Amino acid sequence: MNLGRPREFNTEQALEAAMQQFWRTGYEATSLQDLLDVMNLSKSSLYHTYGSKHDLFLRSIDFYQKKSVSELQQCLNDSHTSKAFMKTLLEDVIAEATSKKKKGCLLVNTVNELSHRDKAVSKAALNGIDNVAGVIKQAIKRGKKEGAIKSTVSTDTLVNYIVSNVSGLRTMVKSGVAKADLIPLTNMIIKTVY
Amino acid sequence: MNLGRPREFNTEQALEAAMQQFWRTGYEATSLQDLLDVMNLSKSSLYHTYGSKHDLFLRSIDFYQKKSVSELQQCLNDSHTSKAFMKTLLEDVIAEATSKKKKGCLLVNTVNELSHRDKAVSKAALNGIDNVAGVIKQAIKRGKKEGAIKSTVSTDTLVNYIVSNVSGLRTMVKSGVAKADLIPLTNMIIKTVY
DNA sequence: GAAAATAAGGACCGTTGAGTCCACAATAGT
DNA sequence: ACTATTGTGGACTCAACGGTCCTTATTTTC
Repeated sequence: MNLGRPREFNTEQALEAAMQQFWRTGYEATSLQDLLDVMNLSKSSLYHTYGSKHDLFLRSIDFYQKKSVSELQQCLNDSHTSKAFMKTLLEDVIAEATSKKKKGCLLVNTVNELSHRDKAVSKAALNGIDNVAGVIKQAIKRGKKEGAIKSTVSTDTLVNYIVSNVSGLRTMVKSGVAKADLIPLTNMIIKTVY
Repeated sequence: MNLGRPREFNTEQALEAAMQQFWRTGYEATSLQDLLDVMNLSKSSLYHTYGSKHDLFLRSIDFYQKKSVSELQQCLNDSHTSKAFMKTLLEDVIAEATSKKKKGCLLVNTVNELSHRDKAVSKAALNGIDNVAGVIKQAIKRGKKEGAIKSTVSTDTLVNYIVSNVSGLRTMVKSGVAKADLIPLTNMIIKTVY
């Protein structure tokens, strides 16, 4: 096998670069030229390898989702307690406040930009959010098992509470709220669950 | 004064129509043609009256902001207690879950779409969010005065908590989470403050 | 080394975007 | 009635967009 001229680029690497660009500037605002620049390949190679801008976006979402879920799962596995994991999670979210580029979460950004008019894309993003929520659910369950969560609120509601608050925090960060103002907020969120 | 040919349209009415369109489909995804259709005027009239698409967007944000703040203020004034106001606020947010068009909040949408590359726009949106937060702050202060808020958390943090949760809820709604799943969430949020 | 197969470069295409401009229409003041 | 002033309609411009396609380059198989 492996006939013909070999590729001059790494497909995974180029996909990651595309994902980063979409993450930074969204779908519509990212031009094909932007993608070619960061991926470092020619138009024909892009179309030959990935099909279209739309297809490439779908693959970028999947790439991001897989990476996020696996990192989150790793973090949960490495955490000594459910509470410690949740603290890390929230801290990571607001850490972005001090960075110059506030990209937020690609999945949430995508829902916000395209949910109303692109079914395939929103399905992919929603699927990603579900997978992320799956890890949060594990963390909540573990917290209940550890006896750290005294709240009588159902696991699913607590999961929604965390997901909602993470989204909210991300928006606050994007709005430019200072990290110093967000820290008491994360403390409060933790306290309402644990 | 009032020389020359009179306008054939109402500037406020047309502005509101433009705002509704931007609210529905965002800035980039709204074409000039879309605007002309809903505003019911010709291209030259639009440019003559409002300057450009960008200017029109800025004015739409301001229109939305003023309207939202005044409605919210009215709602607070009409509420018997701080808690009742907050309940209404959260209920209104998740009411959208049953509607077909999930528009979210124009200010939050705008921050998400353009904060990274349009300073004038993001400044206008941020200003609007600040004004909304101002009403929330009144409500929190009133809650403390009424003795309804036992939490020792600072007023500003509580305001951020509400703003963050409203943003988060809006994202959940846009993601398609069912209203039935959001109701226990709003109950929990209320309980953590009052 | 010829043929088959695949990759890359870049000219090209049709569409659509925002924005301009000019001719014409309708009003107010004199 | 005439003129100055403002509004409107629509043809037009120009740039950018995503996407196609043809030529050329590079590899493997036989």
